[in-house]
Amino acid sequence: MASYPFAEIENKWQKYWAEHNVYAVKEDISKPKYYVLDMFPYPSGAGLHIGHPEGYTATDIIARYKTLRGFNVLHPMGFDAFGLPTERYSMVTGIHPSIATETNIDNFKRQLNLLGLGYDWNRSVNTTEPSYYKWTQWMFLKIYNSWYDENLQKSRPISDLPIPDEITNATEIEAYKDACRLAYTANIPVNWCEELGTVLANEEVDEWKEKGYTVERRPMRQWMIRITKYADRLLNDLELVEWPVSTKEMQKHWIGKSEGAEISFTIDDTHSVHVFTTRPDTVFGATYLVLAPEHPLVDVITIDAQKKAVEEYRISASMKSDLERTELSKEKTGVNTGAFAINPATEQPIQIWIADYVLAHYGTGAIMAVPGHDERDHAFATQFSLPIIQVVKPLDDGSIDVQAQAYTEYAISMASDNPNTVSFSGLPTEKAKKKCIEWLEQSGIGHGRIQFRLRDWLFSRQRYWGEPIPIVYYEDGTKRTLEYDELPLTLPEVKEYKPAGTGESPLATVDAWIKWHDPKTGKVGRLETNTMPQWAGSCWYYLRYMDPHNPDTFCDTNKEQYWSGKNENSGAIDLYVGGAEHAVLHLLYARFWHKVLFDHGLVSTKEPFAKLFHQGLILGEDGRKMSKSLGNVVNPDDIVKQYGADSLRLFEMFMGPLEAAKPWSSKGVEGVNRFLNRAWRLIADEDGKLLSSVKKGHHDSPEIEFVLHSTIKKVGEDIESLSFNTSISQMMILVNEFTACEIRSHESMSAFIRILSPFAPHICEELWQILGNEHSITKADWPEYNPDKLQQSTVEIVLQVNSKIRSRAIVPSDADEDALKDIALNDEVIKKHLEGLTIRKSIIVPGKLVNFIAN
RNA sequence: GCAGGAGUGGCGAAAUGGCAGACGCGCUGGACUCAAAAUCCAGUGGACCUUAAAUCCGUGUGGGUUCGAGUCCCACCUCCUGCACCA
Repeated sequence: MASYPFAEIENKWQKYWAEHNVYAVKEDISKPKYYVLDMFPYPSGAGLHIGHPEGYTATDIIARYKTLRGFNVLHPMGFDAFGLPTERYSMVTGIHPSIATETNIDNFKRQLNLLGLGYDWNRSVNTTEPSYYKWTQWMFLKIYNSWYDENLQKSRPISDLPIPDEITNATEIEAYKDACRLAYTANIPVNWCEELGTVLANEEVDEWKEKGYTVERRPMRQWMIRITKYADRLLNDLELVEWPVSTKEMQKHWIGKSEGAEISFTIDDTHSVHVFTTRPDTVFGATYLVLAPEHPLVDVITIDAQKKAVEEYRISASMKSDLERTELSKEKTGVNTGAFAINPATEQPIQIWIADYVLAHYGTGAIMAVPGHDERDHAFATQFSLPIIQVVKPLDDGSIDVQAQAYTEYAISMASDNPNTVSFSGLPTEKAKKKCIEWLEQSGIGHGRIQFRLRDWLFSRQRYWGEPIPIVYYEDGTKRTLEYDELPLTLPEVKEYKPAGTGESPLATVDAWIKWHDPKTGKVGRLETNTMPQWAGSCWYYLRYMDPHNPDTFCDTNKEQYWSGKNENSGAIDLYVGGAEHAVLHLLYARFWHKVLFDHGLVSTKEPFAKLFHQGLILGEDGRKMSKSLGNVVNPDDIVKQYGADSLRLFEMFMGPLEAAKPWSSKGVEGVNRFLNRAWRLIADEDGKLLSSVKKGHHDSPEIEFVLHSTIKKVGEDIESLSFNTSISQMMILVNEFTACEIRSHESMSAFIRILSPFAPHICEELWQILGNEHSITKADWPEYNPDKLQQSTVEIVLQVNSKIRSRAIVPSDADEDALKDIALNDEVIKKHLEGLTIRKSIIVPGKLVNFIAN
């Protein structure tokens, strides 16, 4: 028996959908909205891999299901097309990145259409289109022209910034504003490779180091975004969204809120070191200080005899990447500066060291070392024979040896008394902390402080293929942002896509860019040569889908409100599906961006993504990650050719839970293909005509009706919970049952095809037509199940003696406890097992079991 | 090390505290066929047993709660994912 003609059918319906614009989306306030979104793909030259259809099919099923249920569904697709791989391709081939991007996008679209995904391509976006990045630039300027009002806890226009009275001259006012802007420039260490004459992205560093190049950390002027101002809101608003616990945890950890104190340690009359600690209660145990090698005080305080050693250490530290710094420092390294500071609690002098286990960018870049109660400090103190003293003892007064091992528990302070300063021996850690902070604040030595692990966002890239930053610098030292009517600032043509060799982007080699004739001022200026990172365009694309062609605004307010659902304390997008690899950065940046827009009244919700789901990885047939070198890569095009898109879609959904990592199975695809063939044969004959055994008005047996209605119920519920694998199992049961029927009712087949259609849209369109329907199945209604049909007259229960199953009985489903007990007591097998025993207790669960406890 | 998640047949997996293994793959047998493929039907956790019935064992390990635990609690082991000197 031949397979159903999937190739012909899929081709036919894909054409039909395109020609009839079946998936066109319009705002329709008469209907409830549902916004389901896939994470923005990067259109790589390699095309779709087998993992793409997984998430895309899942959202497509949801979108089709919600549509049948009467929702107005937005399920768009577009391309995050700026980025390094394309730029590298252009460096090698000389082909303009926009050409390469276009080719790749066309190929992606072709492949996506082959899968039967119901996108309205008219709503597609592409971050590299000037009409799109115009708004990315506009939003960047919104951020640039904002400051964070700590009192109101929100961003406000820079024009509202109160300027302190003492600042009067124009240059100083400008400098003050610049210091408050949410986007600012700073000298930040980047990965600089002298031989390549370029800055490398973190992910490139290892690759080039392997090839023998040296990469060092060198400070360079970079654009930064003050995402740290939003740390608290990014943390707290996680409560508003329904996300996987693991992802929320990862974001919380990334933001990393710690409460503690900043304490000043005096060196001499003019210098002091500020440290951040989460354990101010252990200040009496601080026996030395450690500065990060990059700490600015190092130059000032190092004594002459140590200068050489300190300088050598600093150079070697700068040559290490962050990774090496942590890897190599299983054994702690460091150098004594020879300087001393006074411990403000004990009033005793303590040594000041530098060590690369102290990070320059966290806290104050300096720590008070408490080796008795911190493992890292303990390791360092042991290494360099520094004093270790105990200032915390266990709650139970048990004995511990801090010389051997740091004691890090929260317990009871001890040996923490100085009549001249402060005393808190005997206090539990929390109280000791509080008392210490009170003392620090009263005496002006320090204060309580909340520290975040989150760092400001490094926003500039020294690359060509990214959004230009629309700011111009004049020779007289002034600068201005481009105005609305000057956007977009489009990328100029360049001869070479290679970096300039100075650490600047290729734009620095373009005369028209660095000697830009400003039509507004008549001056000549240098346009910013840095471009934005790839994250920028993906921070707001979901908003553009709501109104993709609007030339006057990034998204019309009414449309934004309709598609966002107007619930301030929720997310705009009902369901967001994508890989867990974006659990931190993309999602954090997009949330931040959204919150800035929210503060400016440009969007109506606090969060972008109400519900988030990560699809699991599809592994090779051998259970390992798919990779070219392992030769276990499965190409979706091949599967579509061999079994059809419907089989591919169905199999990816059937493999297992959507969130789980699952190995591919070529036999498994055959299995679902077989299922589709069986479904086909329930309705159509070899010539694709309606079978005469499918009869209108035929009454299926109650058993068959039970299967049909429980399937309708289960499939609906399972789609809502994204349990596609079990809904497919249930439909397989249905097909198996109907296969055994000689006559099948037309109505049942019609219901079945509609619930299968979100999963396998092509074959269902065809069968829908064979069943005599004129319009596309996408315009049909989801069938309702009839609860009456789910009532069965009898049910099988188990009969137990002492909790062991001894027998079974078919009983009326409405039998009450007494009746069930009677039935059980009269069961021959149960009688035998109860012989000679006394029933102590009977447990009767109607519809399930009867259990006699007897001895 | 820290955080999150997962361990169930030969394999992918399913099970509101109530019949473990639905559904699919694979395998075995049968029907159809000259034959094969495809299709259809039946069987398929393990032990004991010629077979069947019956019985017993069985959800990573060890405890516990419960009439009853894959499911809840405690401890541990293994694997995956992320973070990792963040003071």
